Amino acid sequence: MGKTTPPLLKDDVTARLVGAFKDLISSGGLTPGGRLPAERELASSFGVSRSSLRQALKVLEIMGVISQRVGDGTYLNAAAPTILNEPMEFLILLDGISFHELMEARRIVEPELAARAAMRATAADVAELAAVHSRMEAHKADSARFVEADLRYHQTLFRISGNRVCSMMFTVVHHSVHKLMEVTSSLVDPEHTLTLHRRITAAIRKGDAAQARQRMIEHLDDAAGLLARTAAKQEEGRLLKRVSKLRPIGLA
Amino acid sequence: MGKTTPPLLKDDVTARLVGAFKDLISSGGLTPGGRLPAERELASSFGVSRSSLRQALKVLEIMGVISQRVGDGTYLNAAAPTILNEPMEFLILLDGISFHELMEARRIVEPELAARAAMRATAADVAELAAVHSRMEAHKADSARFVEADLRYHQTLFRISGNRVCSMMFTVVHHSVHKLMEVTSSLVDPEHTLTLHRRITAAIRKGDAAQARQRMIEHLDDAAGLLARTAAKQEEGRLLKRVSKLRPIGLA
DNA sequence: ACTGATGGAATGGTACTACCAATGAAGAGG
DNA sequence: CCTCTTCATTGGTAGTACCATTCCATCAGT
Repeated sequence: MGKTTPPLLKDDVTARLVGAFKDLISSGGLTPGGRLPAERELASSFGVSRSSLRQALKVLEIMGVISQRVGDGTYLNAAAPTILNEPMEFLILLDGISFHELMEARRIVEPELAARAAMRATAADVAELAAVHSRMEAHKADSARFVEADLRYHQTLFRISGNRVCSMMFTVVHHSVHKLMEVTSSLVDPEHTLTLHRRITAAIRKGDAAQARQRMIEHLDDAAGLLARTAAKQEEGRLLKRVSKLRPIGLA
Repeated sequence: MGKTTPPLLKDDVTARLVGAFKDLISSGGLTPGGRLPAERELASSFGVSRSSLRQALKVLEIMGVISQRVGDGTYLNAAAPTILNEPMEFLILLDGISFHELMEARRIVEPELAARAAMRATAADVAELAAVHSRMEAHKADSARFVEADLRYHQTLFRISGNRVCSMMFTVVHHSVHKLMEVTSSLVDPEHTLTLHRRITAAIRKGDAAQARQRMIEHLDDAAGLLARTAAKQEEGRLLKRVSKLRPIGLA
């Protein structure tokens, strides 16, 4: 049928409130870091109940747009590097995204980002990458800290590449990858990883985009291969395992 | 100070509930398309008030994870292609992402996706791309429908590329780009756009990855150039303008 | 036996109230 | 000037009430 759902004006109050906040941010009525009026006051300003307003605020808080502190107030966050984390986790769950597919996405994008980084990197940028190398070197024995430093290396490279959209998107991918890795993280070879990173950094220092791209490909293929081998023996099924602190329920 | 915020176990009830639903989906307790218990029932199962539960459900609903219908019930969505839309809009607003930066991200990733599509495309895939060409051809005069068909072309290409992570991420980028474009969309040359699309499709049909990559680059550079020229005369400032249906407020 | 109307039960949507715990700022005391 | 106390403010949670919508079983009419 030609049932082209109308402009869909029938959003509930919560959805309209979220849109209203979007407008306020867009128009400059709300400045990052700025403080929002109290909930009771906001509710009456919007002409809605505090219940409805709180639903909207909760959405924004969990997304990472705002921060609420009891006894203090509600503040608009400056930047929101974690804003895509929660949605990404649900995306992975609902669409059954596999570890392999996440690594494949990295394989598609990160080589190009490495190439761009090679073209744009300043001396200070290279120094920053070297500093991360040192940190990885220092935490070679501590698996958790090493993985954290590894993540930092890629994030730094993202920043140098100059595109915040790709940077943030793939920071989220890394975040998800590492959540899935938790178990297997102890199996990576720090020395080997560090060597590959240093090769990438060397290419960037030289400003050799093609070489940086190629070496990133090698690094990712290497990492994907290792993780695939170790993960193969574990069931591929349930991802993002978590422990709930709430009373478990059955859901008849 | 060494004030390394503890594991941060102090999530409020809403955040824990969101996590609990994540667990339920992860463990298979909730199946996509499945129906959730009534709010009043769920609240008592979790041992929380309906107010708190509703906050969590609203978060999931606005993210696109679930759908709530009055008089009916709450259902878990099968896939969530729009799950990243809202967060992305806030990301653009809070970090001041420019139109240029969004197009640059496309320029980084889409050529590689086109190359992958060329390597993987089946006869049916090519036929689907051709069908989109026809639709674009048919709506050459209708700017809105043409842009919609254009979006469909790229989405189809994403699907063919075989990586859902990149596919969904850049579907969101397209979504944001088109929201910012609304004004300038009437300035694109349908005939020219169609020609460039056909060139890409031809390369994919031949299975020539390098050529597909190159022609996507040409297409995006062309589009970015056009849009940059037309957008230059408009102020770069306020993005994602919207009209609120709520009583406007001032925020002292 | 089939169809259509109707009424009730269940469900999500909104509003309102009450109370708690945490916070921060103003004031009292040293 | 510093420290402790006090208290108003703020977000967090619970609970209740009522509404509009939807679904479904029942019933009447054909």
